[in-house]
Amino acid sequence: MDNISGFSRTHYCGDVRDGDIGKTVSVCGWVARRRDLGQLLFIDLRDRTGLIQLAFDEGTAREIFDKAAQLRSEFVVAATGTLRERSSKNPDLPTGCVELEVTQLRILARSETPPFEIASAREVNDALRLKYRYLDLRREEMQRTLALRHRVSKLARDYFDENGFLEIETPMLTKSTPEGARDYLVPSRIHPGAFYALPQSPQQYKQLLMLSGFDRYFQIVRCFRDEDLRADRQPEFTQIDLEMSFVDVDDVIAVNEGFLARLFRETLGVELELPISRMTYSEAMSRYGSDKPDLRFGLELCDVTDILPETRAIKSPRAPRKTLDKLSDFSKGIGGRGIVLHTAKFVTDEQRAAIESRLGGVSEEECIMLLRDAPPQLGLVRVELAKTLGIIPKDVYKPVWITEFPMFEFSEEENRYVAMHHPFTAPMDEDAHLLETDKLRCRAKAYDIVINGCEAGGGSIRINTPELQEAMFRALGLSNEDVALRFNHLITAFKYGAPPHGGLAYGLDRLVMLLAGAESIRDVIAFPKVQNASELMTQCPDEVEEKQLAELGIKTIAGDKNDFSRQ
RNA sequence: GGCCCAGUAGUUCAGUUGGUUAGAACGCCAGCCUGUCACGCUGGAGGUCGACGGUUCGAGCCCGUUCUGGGUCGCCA
Repeated sequence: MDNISGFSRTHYCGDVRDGDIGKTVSVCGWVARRRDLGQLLFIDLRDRTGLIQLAFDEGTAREIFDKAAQLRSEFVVAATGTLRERSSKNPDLPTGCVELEVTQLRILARSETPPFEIASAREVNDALRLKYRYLDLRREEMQRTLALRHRVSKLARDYFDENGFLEIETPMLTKSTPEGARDYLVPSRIHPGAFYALPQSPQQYKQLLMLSGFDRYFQIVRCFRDEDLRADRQPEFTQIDLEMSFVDVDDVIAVNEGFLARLFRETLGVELELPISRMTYSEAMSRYGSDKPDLRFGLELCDVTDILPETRAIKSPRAPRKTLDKLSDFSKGIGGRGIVLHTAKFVTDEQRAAIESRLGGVSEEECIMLLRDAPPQLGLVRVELAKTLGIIPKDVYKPVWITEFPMFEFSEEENRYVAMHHPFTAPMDEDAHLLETDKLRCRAKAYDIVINGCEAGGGSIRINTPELQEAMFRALGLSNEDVALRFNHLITAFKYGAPPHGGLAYGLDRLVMLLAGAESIRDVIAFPKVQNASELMTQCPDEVEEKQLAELGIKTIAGDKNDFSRQ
């Protein structure tokens, strides 16, 4: 084994070019591939920029050639030599016209045979990838995705800085709030029996920063929610969080359209059409059966409940019987009621004609599907249909603002109204009087940015008076006691002059997913959790020592490690 | 908590109706090879068919339980 002493890298592997021919070049990296032809040996050396071919031949000193012959996959190597033109070029590589005629070779680290091939394009099982995440991250695709993620962060910092936003950090150890997602809790050593909560979002802190006069704030910030995972949901995730003072809905939207346009231009070279279209929540639900409609394809829902009870119709390209059956099964699998064609037996000729005419006629190449589902099943079936038909265009981005969300929805589980967005969201001016009288008709100054059916971000104009905030808490059924206990700081703060303000938060992970075309949020996070919220590499969460627990005032009941009690 | 999918060599997979010694490709090891670039050729090693139990003369295959991973509903203000 050799050391790095005295070695100085002159180039990254992927950065050498024809113009460097004749120069003395020093590179380092990992052995990606070895091609041993006997008296001739080639090594593809890899770093984060790409590959360069190291050549060992009759001109190579015996000692160096023998050392090169020992190299295996993923050995760490530093090489110095003369860059020369290749006698036969590889048009598939940016460095394919040159190679390094090695005059000095150092083996800096050996490697066992990796558990999966780094260089292969072959799909490897998720669990194995995550157990050896550090190896998985060597793969070109992961390197590219995390580099893209960096560029998205940098673009956000640049854009919001240029537009007068200050990045201000807010605490990670915060107060638990009863509304919203389940909190991750952190026990306090100094206050036995008391807990911090990790932030679900910096919501209250950023509102207080507006009250403090910072006017425009942003932060790229980790957030935590102790809820079950999904393909686009992790227990810890990153928001691009921002807040502005003296604004209404259009002001927040305008600033963010600028950001999105720049983001798509500078990462993908895609020009978003501005202004981004807007759709009310109620329109989205009735036309697409979802509050995050994918506008890359049609297949709009048509209300025919006056012709057939509880029924929506979709005009679709004609699909084989098998496709329809599979889609119907899909509907039932998500709690829906299945799908039939409008030519089904139970539909009368009269109803059939009425449905066809409502949908503007039906040609030989089309069919009309009847769905007796409600949202969200309706929307899910629509998307599944589009996937099955293969009509979702690639490399197309259809953003839309969804606006005028309801302030409230009724929670059967809690038997009360809960805030659809969060309890700091302001009602629309014309609906403010409905706060106490007609909650379900009361709409909010809330907006989501939805891109290709993905909720990329959301925000609202906030309540900024103590009176309205208290009325909102009352409307949610919180007792004066609860409010005093949990939100006293906010109510008090609002008594000292809170400017009108509002903001938005993007899911950074989801933005990167969209831009990278990733199917899983795990593919845009360096060290993600798996579905049961554990991490396969470090095996956390894990048990801790009794001593640590004792210091926190937590002890296990003898004999049962899983049984905890507070002292 | 519910539902669905997957688990066979280091990796990705095939494995017929339950029937002899479980295969392929890549990777790995060894030998040969002076212009390869997914190098080539020859040979070799490598398997608790996720685990446990059951049915059967006989189980990779059928049944049950369970573990792991994925998707999803609930949940995610």
